[in-house]
Amino acid sequence: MSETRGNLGKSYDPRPIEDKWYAWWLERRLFEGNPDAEKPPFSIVIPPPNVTGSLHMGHALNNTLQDIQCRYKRMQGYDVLWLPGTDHAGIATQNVVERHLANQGISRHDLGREAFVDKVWEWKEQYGNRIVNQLKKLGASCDWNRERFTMDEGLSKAVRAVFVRLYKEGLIYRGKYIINWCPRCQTALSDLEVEHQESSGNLYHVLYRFVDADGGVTVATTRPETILGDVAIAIHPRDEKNRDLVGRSVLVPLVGRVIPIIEDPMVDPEFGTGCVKITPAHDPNDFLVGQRHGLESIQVIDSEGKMNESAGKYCGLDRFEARKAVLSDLDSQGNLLRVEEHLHSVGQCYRCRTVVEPYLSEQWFVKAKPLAEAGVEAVKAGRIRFVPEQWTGTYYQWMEEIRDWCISRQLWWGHRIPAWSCPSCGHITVSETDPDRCESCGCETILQDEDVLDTWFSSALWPFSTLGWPEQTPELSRYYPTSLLVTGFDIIFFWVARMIMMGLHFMKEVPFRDTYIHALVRDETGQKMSKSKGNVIDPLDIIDQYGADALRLTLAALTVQGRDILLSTNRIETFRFFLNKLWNASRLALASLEGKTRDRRIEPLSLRLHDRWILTRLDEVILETTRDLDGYFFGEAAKLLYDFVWGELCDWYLEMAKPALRGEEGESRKETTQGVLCRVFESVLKLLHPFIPFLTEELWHAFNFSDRSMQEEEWPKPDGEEKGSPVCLEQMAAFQEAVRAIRNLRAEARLAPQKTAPLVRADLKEGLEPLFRENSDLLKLLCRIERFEITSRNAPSPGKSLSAVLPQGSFYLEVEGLIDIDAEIGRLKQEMDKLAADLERSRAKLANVQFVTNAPAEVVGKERERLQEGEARILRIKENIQSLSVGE
RNA sequence: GGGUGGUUAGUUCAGAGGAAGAACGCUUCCUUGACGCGGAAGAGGUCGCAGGUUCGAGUCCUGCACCACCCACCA
Repeated sequence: MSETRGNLGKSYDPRPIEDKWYAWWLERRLFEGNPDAEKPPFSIVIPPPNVTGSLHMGHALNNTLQDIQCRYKRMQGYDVLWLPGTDHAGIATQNVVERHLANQGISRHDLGREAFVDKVWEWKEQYGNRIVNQLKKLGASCDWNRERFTMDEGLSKAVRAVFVRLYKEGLIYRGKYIINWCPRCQTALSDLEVEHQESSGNLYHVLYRFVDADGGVTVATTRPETILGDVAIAIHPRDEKNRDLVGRSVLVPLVGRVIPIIEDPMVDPEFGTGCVKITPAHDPNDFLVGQRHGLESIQVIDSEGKMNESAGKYCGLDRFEARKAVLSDLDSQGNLLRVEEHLHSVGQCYRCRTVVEPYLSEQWFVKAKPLAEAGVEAVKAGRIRFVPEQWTGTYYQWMEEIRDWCISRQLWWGHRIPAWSCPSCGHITVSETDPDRCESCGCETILQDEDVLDTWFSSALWPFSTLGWPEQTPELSRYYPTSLLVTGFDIIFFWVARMIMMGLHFMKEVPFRDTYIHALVRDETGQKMSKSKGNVIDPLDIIDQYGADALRLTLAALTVQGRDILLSTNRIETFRFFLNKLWNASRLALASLEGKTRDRRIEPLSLRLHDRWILTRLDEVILETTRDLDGYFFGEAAKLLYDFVWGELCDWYLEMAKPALRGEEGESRKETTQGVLCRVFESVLKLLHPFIPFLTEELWHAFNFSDRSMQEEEWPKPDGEEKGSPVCLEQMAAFQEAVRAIRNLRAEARLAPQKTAPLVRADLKEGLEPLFRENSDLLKLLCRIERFEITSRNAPSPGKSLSAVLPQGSFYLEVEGLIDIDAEIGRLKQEMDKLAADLERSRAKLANVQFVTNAPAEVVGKERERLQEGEARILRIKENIQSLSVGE
């Protein structure tokens, strides 16, 4: 891998290097967990992407953050296992394959169950690896040898074991209830899989005539087609105005069925007319009312969303067609009294957006309450921590109001429910292995339940099923509980909460310690990215165009806890430019190191201010980056490194080191500077490696710091040497301020940047002389001036110099030719006025007894110093103005 | 109805008790031998509104407004 050594192109091009290094990392088996290692374990299970999936920005962010943590921990000496895999994604995958087949004019029913499932497997073998390869492009350091799939043999065994145990414990049951039904997908959905959307509809006021008298009651409904299934009218027990209706009977319009008027507390007497029609078969509330009152359930809509035989003349009509027909019939019979506009939320299938139908059917459920209680306990006890913390509340809220989880799906693709019913005695046999007879009566013609389990059922077991459970494997005991889960807030309920419940129940231990909930990636205007809006930024396009590192660094840098990410190519470019900056800084360093990059010694005696400064800053940056990564402050860490490299290392240190590196300061200075350069670059590359692994690895080998991968290197530590900090930080700041002020004067004098100014004289504050004397060569270099003189009480030469009055002293820039004295006086006066205003505030503050007595001595002292310094500065500016005026 | 987050420079966002910061954009200047994917210097903000706590408030407290999002069996 030495062919790149010392031979870097003029600008950074990610294309030739990324695949090369990824292959090398795999070859060196750097991503493999080792249960036998002496090192402490660190483990993450990947949120398994759907096999149908293609890498989108959410994945890119999610996996970048996981990869950063994994790479960081590896360098810190952990045995890291990042376990990858994919999810079979029941509905999604079945839909995709069905569409695939539909293009060839085949339906799944043409094929039959077995053949169809075979087709899905075929499809999975062919396309299911796409997202895995895309993760590799991103640089994900997963242990690919341990890749799992939710329908693997092992995981299927785990699913069965869990199902059977929960059934035996009474935590899984079967029953006929109203569930959410998608008429297009032809399956039940859990409550979570229904997305509610506000939409404007109508509230229809319909008259139900009394059986025995004129008149009737008016009922408001949004779904007139369900009138056909009405079995009662209900009012609230304490509804005085409708009180006397109770016990009377009315006729259901259009069908003429006689139904009673009953009382039930579910009715809100304030809403509509206070009278509610009860349709137990088509409304979850009405279903409960029906149960309480022993009412019949009349189903009028079938599984495809069409009206059935019970709907009489409307039979065969689609539910929305039927609504129109019913309305027009009601209207012509004089039963439609009023139509009101009404805003309400309509449930849609999260996969296909079809309006969900409340549907009465036999399904399997998990009794959630007892599991949820343990889940709440674990978080309250601090055994699991949400980061950012705010999500804890969201989690509690849902867990405390949790309802039973409908886990059966009328699909073919998924884990088939391990329950067999007996046609002779009706008993249900639930078993981990396929039984050959009814466990109750011994009948041998038992039939397996047709349904499969909700995809999320197997995902809920992911942290332990992937590690080998129910077998007691070394992996399971070493890596469970996992260290960290990184995921999006949108699946806290779907996945995180359920993993916690299942983990606690089956492992008696939480599935992970820290749960980092990351942001949603939106477009630059804050819109959610979606194909239909056409605002999607495809991570693969970005990787092609800018490289994986640029994408990773951008996502990490924009990751601030508690806020969404607004992504644009513009932002990616910014970070891409940074990579180029790092690349070029490395080229400079490399050219200056003369190939000697290992075992560099730094001679403390020949360190200059800027050397001590950059080494001190480096130590600070090392500590802060470590702290940030430990606390999952990705954005802070990335920005810190960005600023350090660009704003301190490149803009100041490298410029100041150039003369020494060229040998202009003698041999020992050259060697020492080279040593400093090595230390700084070595550390910076390490600190950046988790964020931008490809580029740093390339540079690492170009520098020839070692033959190993950066993943095998140690995370940097402060070197602990006394470098004169924090004095050197203060001195450097004073020096930088002077340089900026002089450069500012140059700009003021309209001196072209490349032009050398003849002379700067400085009248320095006491004690600062040595600093400026020792660094005058660098000051001259950075300010492009010919001579730098330190003199005392040095008034400006009238008409020939511009002055900058700083706390550390006055600096006079002499210019060729005369300056515009009026303009210069004006500028100085303006500066003085601003200073005077500030001083006024300081004086007022210090005159305030409350402030002086109550504020910490340190703050008061600082204020006094500020005032003193300011007063001195004003005096000097005044002198300058005066001498300019005299000269006039 | 319940809950969460946000409101700081033109834009996107940091900052969480001691004199307002960054990036992008904007203005002026510069092909200096790492980098024009660069360098230097600038302009730009009563930190959503109203109260309060404090010697001192983007920063803490209480209201309010507006913008997002989540949850809920809103006929």
